[in-house]
Amino acid sequence: MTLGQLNAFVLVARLGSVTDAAKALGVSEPAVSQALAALRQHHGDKLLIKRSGGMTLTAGGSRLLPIASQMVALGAEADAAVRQANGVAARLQLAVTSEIAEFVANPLLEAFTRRSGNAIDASSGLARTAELPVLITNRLADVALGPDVTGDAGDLDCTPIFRASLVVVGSPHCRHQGSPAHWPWLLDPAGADPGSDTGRLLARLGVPDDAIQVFPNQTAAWSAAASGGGVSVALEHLVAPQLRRHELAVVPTRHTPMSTCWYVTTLPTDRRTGAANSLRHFLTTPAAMHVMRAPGSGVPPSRFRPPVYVTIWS
Amino acid sequence: MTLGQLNAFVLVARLGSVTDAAKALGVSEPAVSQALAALRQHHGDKLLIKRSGGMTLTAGGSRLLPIASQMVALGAEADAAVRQANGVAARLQLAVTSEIAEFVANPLLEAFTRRSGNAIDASSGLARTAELPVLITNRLADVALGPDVTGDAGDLDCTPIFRASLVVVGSPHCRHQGSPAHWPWLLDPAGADPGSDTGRLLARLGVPDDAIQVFPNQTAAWSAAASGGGVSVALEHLVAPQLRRHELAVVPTRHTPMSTCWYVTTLPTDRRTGAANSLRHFLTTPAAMHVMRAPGSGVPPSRFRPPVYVTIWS
DNA sequence: CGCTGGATTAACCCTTTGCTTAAGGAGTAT
DNA sequence: ATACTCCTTAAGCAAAGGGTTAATCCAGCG
Repeated sequence: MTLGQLNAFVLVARLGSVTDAAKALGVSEPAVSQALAALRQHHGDKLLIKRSGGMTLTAGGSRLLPIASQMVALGAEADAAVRQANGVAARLQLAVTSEIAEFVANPLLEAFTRRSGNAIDASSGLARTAELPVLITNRLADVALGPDVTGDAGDLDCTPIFRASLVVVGSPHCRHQGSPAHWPWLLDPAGADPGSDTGRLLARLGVPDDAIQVFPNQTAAWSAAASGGGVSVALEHLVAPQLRRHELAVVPTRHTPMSTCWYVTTLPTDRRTGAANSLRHFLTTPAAMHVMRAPGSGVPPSRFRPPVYVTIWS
Repeated sequence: MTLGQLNAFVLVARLGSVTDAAKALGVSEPAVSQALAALRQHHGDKLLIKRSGGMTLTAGGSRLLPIASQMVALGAEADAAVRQANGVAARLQLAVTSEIAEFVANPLLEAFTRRSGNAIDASSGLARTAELPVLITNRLADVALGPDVTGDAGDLDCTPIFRASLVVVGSPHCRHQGSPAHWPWLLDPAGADPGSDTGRLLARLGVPDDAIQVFPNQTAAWSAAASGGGVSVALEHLVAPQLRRHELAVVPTRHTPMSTCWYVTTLPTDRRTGAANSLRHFLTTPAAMHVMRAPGSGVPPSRFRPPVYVTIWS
């Protein structure tokens, strides 16, 4: 399976015709057909079958197409990326968990970029807790911000940087009685991540999966909880505005308030990039503390980065 | 540039040593070194340089690594995807804009999957308005849900399915005076997407970029607006809970309420998959209307799908 | 039936990949 | 300085990629 074969496959699938694909590639028709044959043999699937109205995808082919398409696109991107690398700002990739992504990642990187005099081009990506150490050890991220991951992978530098308090919140107009295990829990994606602080709290309280509803983000989950649909989980300082406006109230439980801590994880000193060092250092400064404590606002459109990289499906 | 070469490069970068990479691949040391040499020549960049403590990445190499890594991972995934394709549920990929992703995509697909008797495995991905027609024509998505895209690309089937009313909202305790162009606008990512309904409204009102702050999602933007930091934009029926609780109030402007419409976009009938047809039909049913009108709640953890596919950076 | 457009197969060629072993440098540690 | 480790280069070889032209198959159609 080579990139050339994948490219031929993608073109045939998109154009619906071997002939057209051959024209587009500037090669003869059999060349394309042969590339297709090689792919078919490799995968043991016809991938594309001839039909009136053009070549149509088999089940296997339709799974392969988005993957192949992305591989081809990345191949082109690789050239451009290396070519542009020189004389351009250093790049830094930060991996964060969903809670951090929602509130602090963007303002934090915004502040960091400004402080570095735009010499570092930082971007963040969202991952589940278990993936953080993998991303770091594989050098797919330079810095990770999230729960403690020592033990998951040796040889990583994982130090605490920020303490916070995890609380359960609910509508101030509702009483929550009985065992917390039976309350309806309205949570952000961290509720589906057993390694997150939220996940650990749920485990301690013995909350079963069918008592949990997952929302796309924390603010939405809080808003649903404010409507009286159930309880939610929040870092106390992040939910402060909602508490102040009495949209939500803290609900005490056997295990909350629970003290938690964010950790910064990187490779050990000798294998770390300079940009990673800078961010690591920045995270200990009062300016960074301030952002984490009161992340506050959004960012200007020019600086806005979607919290995750959206290419195309896998 | 072949996948084998990229794989060798990735392994050397991760393990920090040609020797270890060769061991991991079960080949001789020069084999890896040669693959590396080919890549270096192709890109005109050393990519990895020898240093005490292992091979370290050049600027170009560090750009290439995540791309190469993803390509290698996708290569492995391709095999698995095709192999698993037979006897398994049909897959459908839905592309949506950020507003829809936040509120309706998950409940809608949840309802659709249930109604299809789990015979269709649907997932959604987030894209900007301008990307929707591209995703459809390239068969990277089967169905798109968002603003009207006729004209952007010929030969697509784009029909209206849902009418709604776009309003401006702000804290009920604040007065908003003067020209709307000078108010602070607190928006979700659609505020950075000129093709979205929100983007079009901002253009009509003449709101400059520096009056806009972008939040990671609409609920967060509304929450910030409720704190009195500015105004936000919302579909009236989606912000209804906040209006009912008097956290927010509608702010009239010259161009709002503005009537908008969601469109469903697919390939023309003869090139459409069966699953795409099913979803297209489902979207016109009262059940789907109900979900779009009152998307309401979250989904169970087992069904939760992050709104975008998060692999690794590009 | 026979024609025709389009996909495939066959036969053949050259280039590249990818692997080997052997030898050469370059840096580090003892 | 010497030995050691590790990356690189050189030379050679089998296999696969990727291209061509010519022949073949196959469905739709007059």
